[in-house]
Amino acid sequence: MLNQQTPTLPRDCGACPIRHRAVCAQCEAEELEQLDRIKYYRNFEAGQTIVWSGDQMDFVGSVVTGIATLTQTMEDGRTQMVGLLLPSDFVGRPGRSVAAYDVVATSDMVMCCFRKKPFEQLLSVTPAVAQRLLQMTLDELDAAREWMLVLGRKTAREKIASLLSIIGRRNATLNLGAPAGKMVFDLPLTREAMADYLGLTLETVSRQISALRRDGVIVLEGKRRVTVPDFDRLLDEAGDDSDGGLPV
Amino acid sequence: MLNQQTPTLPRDCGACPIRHRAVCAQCEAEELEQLDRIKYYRNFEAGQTIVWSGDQMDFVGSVVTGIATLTQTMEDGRTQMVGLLLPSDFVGRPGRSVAAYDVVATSDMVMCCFRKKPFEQLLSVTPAVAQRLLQMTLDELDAAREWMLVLGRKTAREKIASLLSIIGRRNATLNLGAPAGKMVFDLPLTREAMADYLGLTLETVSRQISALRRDGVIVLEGKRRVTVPDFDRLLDEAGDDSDGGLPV
DNA sequence: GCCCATCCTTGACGCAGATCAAACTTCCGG
DNA sequence: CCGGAAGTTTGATCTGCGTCAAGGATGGGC
Repeated sequence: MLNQQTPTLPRDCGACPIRHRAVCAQCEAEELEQLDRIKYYRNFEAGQTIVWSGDQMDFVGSVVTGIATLTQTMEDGRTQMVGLLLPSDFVGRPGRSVAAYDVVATSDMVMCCFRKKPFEQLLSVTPAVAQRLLQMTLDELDAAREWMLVLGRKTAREKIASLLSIIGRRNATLNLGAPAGKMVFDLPLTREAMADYLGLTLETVSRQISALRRDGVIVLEGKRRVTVPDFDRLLDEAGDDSDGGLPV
Repeated sequence: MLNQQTPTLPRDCGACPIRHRAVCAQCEAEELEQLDRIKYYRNFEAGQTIVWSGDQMDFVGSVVTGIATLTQTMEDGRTQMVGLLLPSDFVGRPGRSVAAYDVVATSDMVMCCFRKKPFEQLLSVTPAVAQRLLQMTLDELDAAREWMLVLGRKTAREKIASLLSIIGRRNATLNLGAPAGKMVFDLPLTREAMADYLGLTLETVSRQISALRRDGVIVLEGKRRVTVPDFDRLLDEAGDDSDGGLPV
């Protein structure tokens, strides 16, 4: 991950890669300016913990580039990932001063942070931001509920297939259009992180990935690069309706 | 469940039992009046399905009395409960016309419904409603994430203890003050519904409840009435921090 | 080049919880 | 009062995944 670039921060919202998907998506010029006034960028390195559960948290923000995870840990060390944060996803909760989860950077990251107090102030007077935040929160709630089905009722193989199809689908919508036919992407997570997401052990994750490879559902190139020859086949393995995902 | 009462509907918001906890909690008189104009009450019987996943849904609303469940079902019949709706909880999603989950009345229920279109209209011009809805959605998201830890990482015994402690805590905050010491409540769910919530089979639920009873963690009176002699002990069995729940 | 850390894979074995099966309790309708 | 349905309990057995253990790949630092 030796990244030479001194990340040139997009000081200008107009050029921001997440301008039209983040919490600021629906803002007009003047609202954007208000946000601009309370924003600042922060970089995080892969592996770095951004916030510890229980810590004071004086900012909220958006993932600009990179990937982070939201995890809960029990006293005896068992951990469960409860969210995967991708570019444009929102971090933190207005109205709460203490973090409820650990937030960890999985890759090098750039975050666009807002000081919490002014952001909350802005929320109460700027409907565009509040409405967008509501939309995004409802989407996250749907994702969490979809994940409850995965955790509660799916087999290990179905869990892996579900994770792959979610990552694949998101990649597809980001790059091209509809997910279909062949598809290639990189796994942004280690086997252990996948296990934490899926409520499995890393050994089981490894075994099931091997099994899916043996059965031709996926093709691996190294440990991380995945090719899905037939996306419908993968959805089938995930136990999902082949029409895929939630109705909108 | 032979309920004689013809439920006298609280036409008046001022006398509504959920006035200060539902989506209307932060409304002033005039906003309340706007809501009042688009609201209507509906009754449901225990066991009745309120909405089918995939159905058109032309209303949103609040649970006034009674209990409902939100469930997802896979093609082969495996089902997972993804939400438990108690009085004041919100049903439906603004901006979506098709239901994503089955909503089933677990007891006799009264719902305060709003026609969807006018409600969405109102959302965009009434910050008090939009803000309250955001708060409630964030709370639900936290609950869903707490439940992901339960589903993904807890043992059957811990799952049962977690469910009991959640129901107990909610009962306590509804009736008295802080949950502590002795506590009595009724289980609002069948063993099967508990199994669907916990990602278990109903046999395992039954066995673990018996085990908790044998070990003195709970006392049963009939199948449904539960006494918890020592709430901290129950929290301990649930694997939760004894200070209990999310920081606020 | 070699070493070491991190990540991953694979095997052997055991157990928590699923599955299959049967019987009990409660309660409502006739 | 009896019969049957719905819900619950308990037992016997099976199995998917966890646990423990060993070894293989990869890549960065020296």
